[in-house]
Formats: sequence, structure tokens, C-alpha cells
Amino acid sequence: MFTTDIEQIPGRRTLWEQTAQRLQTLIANGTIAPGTRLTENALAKQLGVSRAPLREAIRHLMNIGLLISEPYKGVRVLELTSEGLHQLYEYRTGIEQMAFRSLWPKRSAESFADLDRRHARLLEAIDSGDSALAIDRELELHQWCYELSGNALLIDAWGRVKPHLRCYFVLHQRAHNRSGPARQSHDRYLEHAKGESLPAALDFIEAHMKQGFDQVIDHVG
Amino acid sequence: MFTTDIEQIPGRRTLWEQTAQRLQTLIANGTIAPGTRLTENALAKQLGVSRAPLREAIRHLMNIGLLISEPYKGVRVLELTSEGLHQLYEYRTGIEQMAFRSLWPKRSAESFADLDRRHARLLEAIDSGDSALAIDRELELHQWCYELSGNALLIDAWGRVKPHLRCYFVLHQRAHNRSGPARQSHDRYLEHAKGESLPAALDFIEAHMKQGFDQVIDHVG
DNA sequence: TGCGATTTGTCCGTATGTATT
DNA sequence: TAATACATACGGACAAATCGC
Repeated sequence: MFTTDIEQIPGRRTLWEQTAQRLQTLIANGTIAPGTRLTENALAKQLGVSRAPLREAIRHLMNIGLLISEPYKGVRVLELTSEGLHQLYEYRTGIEQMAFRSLWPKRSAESFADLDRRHARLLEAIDSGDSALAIDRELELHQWCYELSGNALLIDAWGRVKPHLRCYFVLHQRAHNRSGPARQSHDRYLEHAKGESLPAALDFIEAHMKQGFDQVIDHVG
Repeated sequence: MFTTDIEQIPGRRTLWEQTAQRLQTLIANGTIAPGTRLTENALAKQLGVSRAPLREAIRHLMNIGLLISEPYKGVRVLELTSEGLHQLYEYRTGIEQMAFRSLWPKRSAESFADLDRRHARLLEAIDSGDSALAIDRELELHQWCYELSGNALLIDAWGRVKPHLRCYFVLHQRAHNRSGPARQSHDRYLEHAKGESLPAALDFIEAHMKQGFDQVIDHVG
């Protein structure tokens, strides 16, 4: 693997990993607003950790891109802009197409079963009305293609994109007060993933991403 | 010990950035061999810094992927494998094609002049016989497409790929005792970058990358 | 199996450098 | 210019985990 995947190994994580995860959640759900300037001492006290692990957590979120640091001036939370969203979707479209090209020869019955399982869990979350859970499940659904590709750099790139998507999704969901993209769109995503034509799948990904982009773009400053 | 190597631009960057840069160079040029386990106290003494900034530098290189960390076990330098090289080139091909798709409408006379300037500097380095410099110049040449794309995520992705490429390039150069890819290949790269057909450019990138991959693959464990 | 040695992870106090007022 | 606030850096200390014997 590339970086340590924080979201796994739930039990015995180091303090800086837990701190990074907590910060990431606070940023994603808007508790810490975009553009907020973070002061280390105050934040360390609030989180109940010392500055050392906090600074390492900050360094991690910097590398993910959720925090922006200016030396000797401090760090601030990334602002959500239409330009940023555009670049995010351009990038995400590219890496997801890359993943599909890479995974295409590796497709199997088991991988399709895995995909179906993720899809079922997404539908389950949507029906439950828990929109935060639905967002996570949707990200897990798309993670299928990266894991199947087996390319550590792609998996890592996805891990970096995911928290950004979560931020924008939450923003969109708050504006609309309903959960993510339509069910039908994901049905067609699965059809193409299991279908026979790679070019058709790539085209659909492009359209699928553009649809997601258009849904969110109106709610960004 | 190896503190003699780099003393470049210690200007106004923070200590952890300088430390990360020094470590990166030591890893790239093989002074610290792949697979080496790093112990913090010893390394801090050798580099003349305290553990705090060293740990942040390590965290940075972890996120780049040059160092691998297992909690409480330590960090070790990434090993160069044929599988890793394959994934690196698959990924690099993808993001460079992505960059070309993104920059294509933004091409201009000035951007072509910029590209020519980078090319000239590469040829200059090749002719000078300084292979380390030639490697840097080749990376700067390719960086053109990412900068012109203007996509911050793509630029960031390239920034993470670059140090890995440097490691493999140095490995290859040491085996061959000559500098990088042929001049003709870069000439054609420029022709396609300035040409009229995006699909042709994308195809050439694929071939160009595969050629680079084949040149290096034989020298990896 | 346990025990000690080593290393990482964490915390604290303090000093220095930088930006801002 | 002085003063304040904060980020950065250092050193020492202890706790926690791992590894070798």
C-alpha cells in the first residue's frame, strides 16, 4: 500500500491517526467550516491531545489536501469553490476511467458479486434515510473499481479524492435535504461495469460524473 | 555520514521541509538503499535535527509513498519492484493522458514556447553529460503538461509520481551508465504536443511510456 | 513462555523565529 | 518601532509496543 489507510484497523490506531480521522470528520460534516484558520494550541486542547500528534495529523490532512498550510502563518481549511469542484470531478473522472481500463481483464463472477453486495448496501442505506451513511456507501461502491484494479497508486489517489467528495456531498445534501444521486444512475453503473463494452463503460462514467457534478455545482460559492 | 550531500536553497523553508527534501534526495540517489529501516534517533542525529521535524518529514514522505510505516515497528524505504514499476507507469500514463485532455483547449503560442524552453534545457543537460541533471530536466519537461492543465489535483499527483520516477531513473542510469531516454523520442513528444490530433497525442503518450517502462524494467529486482 | 532491550509514540516546558497589531 | 500571538523547533522524559533472547 501507499499511505496507511486510516479507515481500517479500527482498534489499535495511533493517536495521530485517530486525530486525523476526527479532524477529517469535523471538516467533512461542516463543524469546522471551510476557510477556518486552525490554531494548534487551542485545537490540541479541544481534541485532548498534545501538539506533536496533532501536527502530524495536520501534516496528513495537508497531504490529502483538506488543509492548506502557509509556513509560520498557520493552516486553514480548504475552501469549497466551483473551480475546485470542477477540477475534482475532472480528476475523478480520469482516475475512475483509468481504474476501469485496468480492472477490465480482471473481472470475474466473484468481483461482480462483490459489486452487487456494495450496491445492495448502498440501496439499504438510501432506504434507511441515513444520508451520511448513504454517502459512505456510495463511496464504497465506487471504491470497488479501484480495489479490483489492484494498482496501489490508483487506490491511493482514490483515498485522497474521497474526503473531498464527502465534503461536497455533505454540502449538497444540506442544501437539498435529501441523499445522493438517483438509484437508477447506479443501476446503469453496475450494468456497464458488468457489461461487455469497455468504451461504453468509459463513456458512461464520463456522463455519470458530469451528472453528479451538475447536481452539486449549484450549491457551491 | 551522508550529511555532506545536499545543501541547496536552505532559504526560508521550514526545517521539516528541508529535512524531507534532503531525505528524498538521499533516497533517490541510492545513498539510503530501498528497504532500509530508518531509526528516528539515529537519523535525527545524522541529519542534525530533532525528532519533531524529522517525524513530520517522514510523515510527508509516507504520504508521497517513498517511506512505508508500520506503527511501532518503524519506517522503511520503499522497495523497487517490477510490479511497482508497472503500476507506476500505468498510473503515470493515465494522468499524463488526463493532463493532455485537459490542456488541449488551452494550448497557445506562449505555452509552446515554454515547452520548447524546457526541451532545450533538457538537451543542454544531456549534452553536458550530467545525468542527474538530465533526469531533473526530463521531469521538468513533462511537468509542462500538468502545469498547463491547471488542475491542482493533477499537479499534485505528478508531484507524488516524480520522486518515484527519479528513483527508478537513477537505478536504470546506474545500470546503463548513460543518461535517460533517446532525444528522438522527446522530439516526437513535442511534435504531438504541438500537433493537431489529440487522439494521436494520447496514443503516442501510451507508446512513449511503454518505451520508458521497457528501458527500466530489466534493472529491477 | 517470560524478560529485558530497543524503538516508536506521546507529552511537556521552553526557546526562537515569524507575522500581525 | 515595540509588543503580542502564534508557529516552529529543541530536548528531555515517560509510556506503549515490538523484538530478541
